[in-house]
Amino acid sequence: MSARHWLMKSEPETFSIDDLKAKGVSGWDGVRNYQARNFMREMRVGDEVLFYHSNANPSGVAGLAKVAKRAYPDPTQFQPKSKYHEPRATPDRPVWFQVDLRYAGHLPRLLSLDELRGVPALAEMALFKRSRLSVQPVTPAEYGVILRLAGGRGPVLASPRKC
DNA sequence: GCCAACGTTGGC
DNA sequence: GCCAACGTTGGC
Repeated sequence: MSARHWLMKSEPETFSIDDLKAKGVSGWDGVRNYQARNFMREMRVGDEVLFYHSNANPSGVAGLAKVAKRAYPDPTQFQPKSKYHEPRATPDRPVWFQVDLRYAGHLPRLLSLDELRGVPALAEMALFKRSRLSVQPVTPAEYGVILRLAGGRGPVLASPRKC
C-alpha cells in the first residue's frame, strides 16, 4: 500500500517544526479528540505529514515529517499530574494514542493559511472544512499541490527515502 | 437520545 | 485577548 498523507497541527510556541528538527523523532502526544485519534491509528510508518503551525503569525504549513512509529498509547494519559491525564484510561484499556514523527525537512517557505485558502485545488481540504481538526487526511493531489506551491526543487522535495 | 451548557481550538 | 465554531458532557 502506498504511503498516505496527513496534516498535523501544532502550536509553534509549544512544539514547532524547529523543535522536531532538533529532536529528530518525537512522539505526538496530547491529542484529545476522537477523530484525530482515529486518523492517527490509521497511519503507517512512512506516511507523509504536513507539519502545520497553528495559532502562529502567520499560521500555515511549515515543514514535512514522516510517520516513524505506528500508533501506541499516549503515556501522558496515565500521568495524574499531566494536563493530558485521562482518568478513564488504564494500561489495559488506553483511551488516547500517539504516533512518532520523524523530521523530514522545512518547506522552502511557509505556506500561510491565507495563501492556501486562495488555491482552488485545495478548497476541499479539511483545513478549511473542519477547521478545528488537528489531525486530518490529505489527498495525494493536495499534497502534491502544496509541495509545488512551496517551490524550489531542493532536497526537501526530493523523493522520499525509505524508512 | 436530546439538547443546553460548557470547554477548547484556532483565526484574527 | 476576543470570539465563532464546534466537540464533549451531563441532566433529564
